[in-house]
Amino acid sequence: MTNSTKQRREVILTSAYRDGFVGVRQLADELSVSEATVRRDLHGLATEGLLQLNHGGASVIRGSDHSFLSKLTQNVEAKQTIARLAAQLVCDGEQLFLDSGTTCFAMTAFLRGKRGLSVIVNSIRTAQELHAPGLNVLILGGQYRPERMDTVGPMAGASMDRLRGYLAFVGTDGVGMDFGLTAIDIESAHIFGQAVGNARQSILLADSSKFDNPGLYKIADWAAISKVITDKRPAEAWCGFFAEREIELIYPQESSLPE
Amino acid sequence: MTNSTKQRREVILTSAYRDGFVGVRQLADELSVSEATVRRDLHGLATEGLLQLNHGGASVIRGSDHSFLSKLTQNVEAKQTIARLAAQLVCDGEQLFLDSGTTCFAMTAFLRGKRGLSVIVNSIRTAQELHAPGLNVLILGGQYRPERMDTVGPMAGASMDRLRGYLAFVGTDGVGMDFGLTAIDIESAHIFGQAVGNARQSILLADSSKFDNPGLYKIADWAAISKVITDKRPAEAWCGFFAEREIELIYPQESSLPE
DNA sequence: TGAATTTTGATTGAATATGATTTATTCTTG
DNA sequence: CAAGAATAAATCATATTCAATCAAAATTCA
Repeated sequence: MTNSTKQRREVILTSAYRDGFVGVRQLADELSVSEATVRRDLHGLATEGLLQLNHGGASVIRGSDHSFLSKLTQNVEAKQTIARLAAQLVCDGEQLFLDSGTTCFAMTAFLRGKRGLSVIVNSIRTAQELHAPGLNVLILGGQYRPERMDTVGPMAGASMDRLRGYLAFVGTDGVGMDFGLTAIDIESAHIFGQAVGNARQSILLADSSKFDNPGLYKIADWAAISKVITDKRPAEAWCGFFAEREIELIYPQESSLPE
Repeated sequence: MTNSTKQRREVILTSAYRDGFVGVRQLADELSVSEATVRRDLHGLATEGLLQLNHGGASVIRGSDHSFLSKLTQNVEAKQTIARLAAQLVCDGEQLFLDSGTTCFAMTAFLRGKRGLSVIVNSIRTAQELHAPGLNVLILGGQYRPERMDTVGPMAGASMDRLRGYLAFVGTDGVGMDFGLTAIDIESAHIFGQAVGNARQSILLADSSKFDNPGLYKIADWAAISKVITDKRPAEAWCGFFAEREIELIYPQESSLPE
């Protein structure tokens, strides 16, 4: 009946999305294959990000996304440091844009205390985290990407185009002196580029590992950036580069104690 | 039946959100596992921040998105019935709009199996639940309302105005013969009214308790509605009313066995 | 056809989940 | 407040489930 791997996995996915959960035992029975094979299938589907493995089977990925949470725990200190510095630039009553990356996500904790903010986001996660009294959250519409919990595409772009005069905070997957700031996926690059283009002022958040490691897709040119926040003083070449372009470079003072 | 940890915990969460509190003894009994296992489950859910432990059981955490979840467990059977009938009207490859109510939310389970759907939503919850292969979800941007987990306002309206030719499914807080369909809050009424106005065809989902109990804000006139789905045959007056207006009335056949 | 590659199923030791038992804690009631 | 009851945590033995390995079977490709 279902003799090829592909067909079998198709059946598994269908079951999984219908019921929310599939068991190894039942699948092995239904498909007339060994449990070992089912496990291999589930493992394969899990590494493709289509299912989440559990004891006894696998389930569809819902809300609390694991890839996001795992990224969230990389470079935690650097992100926290940057996020705190970034939040200090925000006054009460301001309008902001936050991108869907984890560095901007880290800012949410520091922003909840502010008054009368309007925050534009394309990340569902960030939106939910920003829930606080006196805080107005605007989600950009568009194509929903469950694995990233954000919205992208032309509809997001059209929404973005109706907004101006905000302060944009964008992270990046890497920056190069010649190529500007970049992202790994083209959808994000496009929407963030637009966000930067329409902003009153754009601030780049980049931890030290991002320098000289450009990604594939360009977000924006350096000309669009007015400030860069990072976790420690970058190499001299970069300091000079920023000075030349009158980009303000912000990093923690040596004297400030790590809390 | 529920043999895996994951499934069991899901059942526990559902119970918890329905009743506000779950007891160790009852759960052990219902799930046919030892109390030790139930305790481990509750402990696990508590460390994930999903429940709060008490003596004798656990309760839902205060201040979470409780309003949505508690509504979700009202009239469950009626909603399931309606949702199933509604999903049967949807063919593969169709474009839909689903409102942010719980009845439309109930449709998600029946829609995940379909192929090539594009679904427009203004509910984050519904969007997340619609995650399935070959399913394209479009979120309307706009003001984010954390307690309802949806987006409303002019930006949502503007996004809505760029979309046509879809099949709209809308719930309601109540309907009256003279006043049409209504909602309790004005924001929802506005966006759903727009959704109905731009739709190729609009289908009203209303359980029997909604008839003759209009809310404050009008969503749309009866003229905009082409089908009404409910859980049982309404009063004769309503049947006549719909017949007169050539609105197709759909409810479960008496002969169909409850599964 | 025959060799190379992939897929599968069985086996094994390791990891995890479960239930019974015991010990500690918290709640109730007088 | 103290005694008793009820509930929770800790411990351990048992049962499942998992990942790794390897040989057999199926598939592919020349």
